[in-house]
This record gives sequence, C-alpha cells and structure tokens, in this order.
Amino acid sequence: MIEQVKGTKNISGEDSLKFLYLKDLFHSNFSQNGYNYVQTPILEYKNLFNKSIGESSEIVTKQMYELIDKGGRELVLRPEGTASIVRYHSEFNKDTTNKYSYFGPMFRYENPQKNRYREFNQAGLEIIGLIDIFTDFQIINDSFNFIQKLIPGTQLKINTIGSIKDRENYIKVLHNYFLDNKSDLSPESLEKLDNNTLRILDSNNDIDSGVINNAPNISDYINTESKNNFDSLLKLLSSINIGYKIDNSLVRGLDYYNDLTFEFHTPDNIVIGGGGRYDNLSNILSLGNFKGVGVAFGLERIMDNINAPVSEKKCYLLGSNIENIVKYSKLLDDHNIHYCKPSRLSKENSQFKEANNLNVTYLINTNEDTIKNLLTKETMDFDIRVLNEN
RNA sequence: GUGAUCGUAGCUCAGUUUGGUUAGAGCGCCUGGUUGUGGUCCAGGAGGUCGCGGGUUCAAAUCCCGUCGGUCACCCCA
Repeated sequence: MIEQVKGTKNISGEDSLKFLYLKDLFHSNFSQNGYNYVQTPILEYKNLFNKSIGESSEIVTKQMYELIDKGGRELVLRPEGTASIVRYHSEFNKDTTNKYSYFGPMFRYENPQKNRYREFNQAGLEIIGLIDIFTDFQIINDSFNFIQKLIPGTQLKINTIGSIKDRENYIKVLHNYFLDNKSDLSPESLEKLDNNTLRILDSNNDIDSGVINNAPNISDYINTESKNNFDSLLKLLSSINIGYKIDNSLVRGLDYYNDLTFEFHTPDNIVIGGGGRYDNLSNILSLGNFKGVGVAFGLERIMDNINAPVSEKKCYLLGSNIENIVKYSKLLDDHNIHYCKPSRLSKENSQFKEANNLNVTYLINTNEDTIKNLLTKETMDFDIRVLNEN
C-alpha cells in the first residue's frame, strides 16, 4: 500500500464544498474590490525566502521544502505568499501601486498536528507601491469584512512594532532584560535569547510568564510618527465600529514586518489569519524601494470553523434501457439542465437509492417516461417544463 | 527535531492481554427476487499483502526490532 505523503491532505466530501465555496467567495469579493488575482509559481528560488522571512527564523532554517532541480537550481516549495507577490510586483509593476490577491498551496516541513499541515492553502491580499495609513486601513477593513461574514465573532488583534530602527533598539533593551533574568526563563526561551529575542514574548510557557509580564514594553520604544499613525488607524477602525484588541506581544513570525502587525482570532482563539506592513521587504530583497501591506488567511483553519454550504443537486436520471436514457440525457443537455445519472445501467432499486442519497428533488424515470418529485412523492408524466420552471 | 498514542474489508470497529483450524461483525456495495405506499424486505455474493520490512517460533493480526503513515502535544506557526 502506497501511503500519502506525510502532512498532506485530500480535500474531499464536505471539505470540497467548503473549499470551492471559499474560493468563489474570495475571488468574487476581492476582485470586485479592486484586488487583481495573481497566481505566482509554487516553485521559487530559495533565496527569495531566506532573505525575506529572515535567516534565523525557523521557517527558513528548518521548515522549507528544498530541492535541487536537474539544472542545479536551489528551489523551494513556497512557504508563504507575500515574498512571491513582491517579486512579481518588482518584475512587472515596479514604480506603480497595485492591489493583489492570491490563493493557493503553501508548504512547510514540520510535524503535522491540529491546524497544521505540510501542505496547506492560504488566501491573501497585498497592496504594494506608494502607500499610507489609508492603505493599512483598507487591508484591515476589507479582510475584516470578509472573515466576519464567514466566522462571526472573529476578533482583530493589533499592534505596532515601530520602525526597523525602533525594533533594533527595543530588541537590544529586551535582550539585556532577559539576560538579567536568565535564571527565570524556560529552556526553550533561552534558546531564542540571542537570535530570536522578540519571540520570547510569544511564549506560553508558565515559567516565562512572570518575566514576560515585567518586560519592557515595545510601546515605550516606538517613534512618535509610528505611534501617531497607529493611533490614527485605531481611530479610523473605531469610527466604523471595527472592534480590536491591542496586543503588545504580537510580533508575528516573519522578520520583514514593521509598524503594523495584526491577527484574526476565532472565538475559540485559533489564529486564522494575519498580516502587517512591510516597508523594507523590497530593500531586503534588493528588488527596489517600495512599500507594502498585506494579510493572509489559513484556509484549512477557516474550513474548520464554517458549515458546509448545501449542495444543490436537483435532478436524477434513472434508467435501465440504454437508448432511452441516452435520449433523455441528450434532451437535458440541450436544455442546459444539471442532473445526476447512474454510472452504469445498474439495478433500478440501486438507482433509486442513489437518487435518495444525493438528495435530489426530481427523479426522471426513463423506463416509464415519468418524473417524480421526491419531496411530495408525486409522480406524473414526464414534462421538461417541470424542470425549467425551477 | 522531540514525545505520547494508533494502523485488521470501501467505512466504523471486534479479535492482540494469555501466539494455535479456511481472520469476524455492522454499515455500504453487487446479483436474483419482492416492493408502485418505488428508498422496504428476503435470499445469495464479492471484497482483507491484518500499513510495510525483518526477527523469534513447529506456528505470528497477536511477541520483539526497524520503518512508513494517522491523531495529538512540544518546538514553531497559518
């Protein structure tokens, strides 16, 4: 028996309905709001990510699906979407400002568990170019509306981590503070002390909670302009009744963020999406000098929190005489009526059962030229108008 | 990368503790009949490298080792 590759998933059954529903909703919603759908390659050069996400981050050091192709290229299966969109923007739309949406699989080499797979799907938005606080606002506003429709009660958590410079200063202060309190930190946090200081703040180990609670607060190290921008953004959000919760420990896993960071949490406190501002990413990648802000959603996590839409299968074509059923089939095709039919000319009883399991409304019996409404249990002579009316 | 736990028919599972005939059940599937209050019911049938590979034994689904995969947690993150 050949088993499935570890951490991959087949989207089937109810999940298929959810997935297709999400895909449709995402595309129609955001293309109508001016976001251009871009499908970038799943394969990218490794360099795109170890520069952008940050060489010290675990995504880069341990979690990339790497491969060397026959031409000796160092490739990876993309672990996230933003860097690819930034690359696309610099190649084809540099010096313009654009809105993008993307939707597709991402890959991270890590041990699977609940809400975490090696292959998973993300849907995201990016606005790249010359941008300002109104840009930040609309990314949050548009994605908030989208996710609220799907999962009411989703909470917005928001933070500002200041400029890159502020962050460097803050990390120094934080580093010194943690050094002084080294003895009270968990072993896991100690490992992060030198190369990933900020993420110690994210620790949910009880051992760390005391030290973290008394740690210097990032808001004291943020420049005035960033602070003012953040305050204006919060005011804008409040003015249209978007609720939020400020969370100073929200630093997110990717190095390229500055100022704005935010996440969406379900009522059960599952992170289903997040994003932020990345004014330096283009510089880090030597792709130019433009700013960006974006958001990404984890589709499997959303699927886990919504109900499957009802599938509408209306009609079943039953028959055991091949000439008859082919004739009806052609008639329905010509009228553009959707219908299900048996895979082969099986027992009539089996076809009845299948029709019932599919929850169709109408059963066309080609053996006797009748149509039956399975809801009302009425049988009548076949008449195509019955189907056209509905 | 670490740890816990699981893997027997398409699905849900029994059998593993204490090794011993041709490995079972329910659901589903197929065939024939029945049924027009059409989905029921009756009879029969197909379907299993017991995840995979080694080992121990006269004998392994059962014991041992390894490995792959599922689930969950840590790490990390969507």
